[in-house]
Amino acid sequence: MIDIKALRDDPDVGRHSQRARGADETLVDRILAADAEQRSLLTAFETLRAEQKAISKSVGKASPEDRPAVLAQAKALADGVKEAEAAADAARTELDALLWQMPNIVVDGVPEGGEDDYVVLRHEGTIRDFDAEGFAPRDHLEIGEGLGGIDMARGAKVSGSRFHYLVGLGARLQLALLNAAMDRAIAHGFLPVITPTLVKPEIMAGTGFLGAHADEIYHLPVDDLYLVGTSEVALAGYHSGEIVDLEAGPLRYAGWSSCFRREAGAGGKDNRGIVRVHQFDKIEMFVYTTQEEAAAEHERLLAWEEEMLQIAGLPYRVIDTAAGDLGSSAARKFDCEAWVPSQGTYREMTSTSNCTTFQARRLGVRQRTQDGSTRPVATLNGTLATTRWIVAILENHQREDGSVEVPEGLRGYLGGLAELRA
RNA sequence: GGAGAGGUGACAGAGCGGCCGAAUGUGACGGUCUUGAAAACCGUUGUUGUGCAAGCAACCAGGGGUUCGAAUCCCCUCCUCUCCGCCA
Repeated sequence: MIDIKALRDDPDVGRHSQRARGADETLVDRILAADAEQRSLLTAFETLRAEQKAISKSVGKASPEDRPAVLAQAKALADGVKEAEAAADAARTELDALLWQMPNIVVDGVPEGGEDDYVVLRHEGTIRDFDAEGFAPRDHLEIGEGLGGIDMARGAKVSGSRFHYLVGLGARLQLALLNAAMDRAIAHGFLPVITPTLVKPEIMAGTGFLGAHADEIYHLPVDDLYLVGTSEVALAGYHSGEIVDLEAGPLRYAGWSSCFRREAGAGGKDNRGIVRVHQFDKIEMFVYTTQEEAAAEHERLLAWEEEMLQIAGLPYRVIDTAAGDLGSSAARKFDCEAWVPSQGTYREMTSTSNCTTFQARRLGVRQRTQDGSTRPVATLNGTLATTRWIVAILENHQREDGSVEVPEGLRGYLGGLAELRA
């Protein structure tokens, strides 16, 4: 939810943001019109209501002979009050509907445009030259199957396409990766949390996932619950409706959960292997901080993501995502993309978003300020490790004979194992 | 799943259909006292919307209803606790 007061004061900021996203600019003006309508109807109702309350109060004090007259007067007002209230409620509902459609205001400096208009901030690490080494890199599935670590066929048999089993070394590699990520998070002051993976509609809506990409989300109609696509959802909901204390610094949580995505729009993309699956596991950083600190915290989250990529020994690049490719709740987003040799391209491994006050407004997360008043906090999230990393790790560290060298930073999490070999 | 009890402000805990946004206690904050602290005493202490402001309005789990008027009466839903059953 954007700040309606700020929009009233300076609608152009909203219009600019919409334009940068390639979204509908007229939404801003429709919101302002609905806002003006709502406030005028609310004032009308409140005035009538105050009058009614005054008269109602006098009923009890009226003398027996006056009472019938006062009662009649009060009765006459009741219908009008109800009508005015209904009108004000309807206007509020309409305004809310429009407000909930409005995505977050993008931060100044975010590149304009769509998916392909990202800006590459830098490259890190060295890409292996397989030609020079004298062999063609296998793709992650071939390596994984060779190790007995990934089983797509049985995943499909049991659950359908885009489901997989991680077995033996595959399972151990994922656990190693996630444990390493959690340990780093703890070292940086995050509180580890294992979250629910089913959440209520208002929580899912509050995080901004039920907008344009609602068809990505699994819904269980019998119980009206949603399967989370990331523990960000459960961690954003954790303090919903609360006034949190940020006096001692930001609240940093590291969530561990399975994540579920319908991949409805994926078409025939990434059909092979575990690059894009319906269910995977992830360690996610989630931070509640002040509006002033949000941008600096965003940089820190990015740095911690990069630390993990270095532990996994992956060459990667960092991109500043274009406005049109931001989720509805993000004001800015950095992705780290690791090199995937078999594809000859970079693929997203981490994504960190600064949601400013957008989610906090929707979920009612506020802080107490020095002067005793309250105001929305800022929320941020970022990936520390996911199942997909296995793709990059297997491919970048493969050897000609099909074995895989374990990056040094992960060996301790694999019982000291230096290589994966069938 | 069955039976019962209950959900009120940061917490504990009152609350006859109108004088209840809500007693009282604790906590927190400010002050008096004190060399300092404790104790004692005095005062302050919910959120939101709207309005230039005074103010007005809303909120007592959530949603409907009755009434001139609902924290208080009725209905539905959710959650918590106790007991029983069932199943990991």
